[in-house]
Amino acid sequence: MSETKMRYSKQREIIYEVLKNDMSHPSVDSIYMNVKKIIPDISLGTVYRNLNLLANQKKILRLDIGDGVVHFDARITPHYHLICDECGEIKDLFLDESLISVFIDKVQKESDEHIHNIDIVFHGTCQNCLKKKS
Amino acid sequence: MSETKMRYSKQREIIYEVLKNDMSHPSVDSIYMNVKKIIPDISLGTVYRNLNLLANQKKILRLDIGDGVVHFDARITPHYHLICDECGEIKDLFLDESLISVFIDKVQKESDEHIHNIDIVFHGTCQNCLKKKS
DNA sequence: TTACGTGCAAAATCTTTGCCCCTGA
DNA sequence: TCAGGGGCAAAGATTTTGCACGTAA
Repeated sequence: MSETKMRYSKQREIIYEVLKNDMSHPSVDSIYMNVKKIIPDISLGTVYRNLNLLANQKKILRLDIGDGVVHFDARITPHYHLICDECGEIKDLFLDESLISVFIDKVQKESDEHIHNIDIVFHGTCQNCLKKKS
Repeated sequence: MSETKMRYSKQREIIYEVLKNDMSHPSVDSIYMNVKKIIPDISLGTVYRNLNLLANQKKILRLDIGDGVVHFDARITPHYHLICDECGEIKDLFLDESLISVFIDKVQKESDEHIHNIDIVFHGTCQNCLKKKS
């Protein structure tokens, strides 16, 4: 994680652009396949390297939803995620931040540890799947 | 995940016992090493198979804290986890369930999806590390 | 007896990395 | 020029699985 100066690279730019235009919280492999459409001979290692780089710079988010694969998200404004247990999609949940901070404060009162941060993954049924069922 | 009848096995019993006596939310490898002290020739595959079996039966919990390794927990009463960012330990957080359900209800009101469940991982500093710092 | 369980090792995934060539500044 | 970046493939790390043998019921 040393602070080396970063130079421009076409690959990194395209990877970032592809991710910004992808609302599906894609896995590395999915990003790789989409970038390949633009730079056919890009390598998977380059995709991993740049995604990790961008994530370490906080330009993108690394998501761990517990499916054994890392997902990435170019939206860095505070938000949360809901996994639809029917279709598997990852939906964004933009919650009022006060809702979260009030919750953390309450938890803090019940805990001897010092809470800095919280990772939340909601599970449920998305709108689409709710419609299908009715 | 077919419903086959499960027969007794010494290995499964020991694995479960070892996990019940381990409060550290161990990884599979750590469980494997501890079980090996009792059954020296047990195989890693057997440990994986039985932990997955027990988790599917809800006798133990599978924890995904985002470190690339699965952890297991034999405590199945509702509780949450805090990762100490200083020492890396996983601490239990026994929270009043109403605290959680009130939070989920509030989130539900802001969401179009139907929320069934919530996975929370808190990050912070544990008591031990707080003491060391002061 | 007869499925289920195990040990072993190979395979399957997913991710990182070394090396040598390429390229931005 | 020259250090960072990329392609390629090998290596790592973690988890699953096929198979032949062992064992509970």
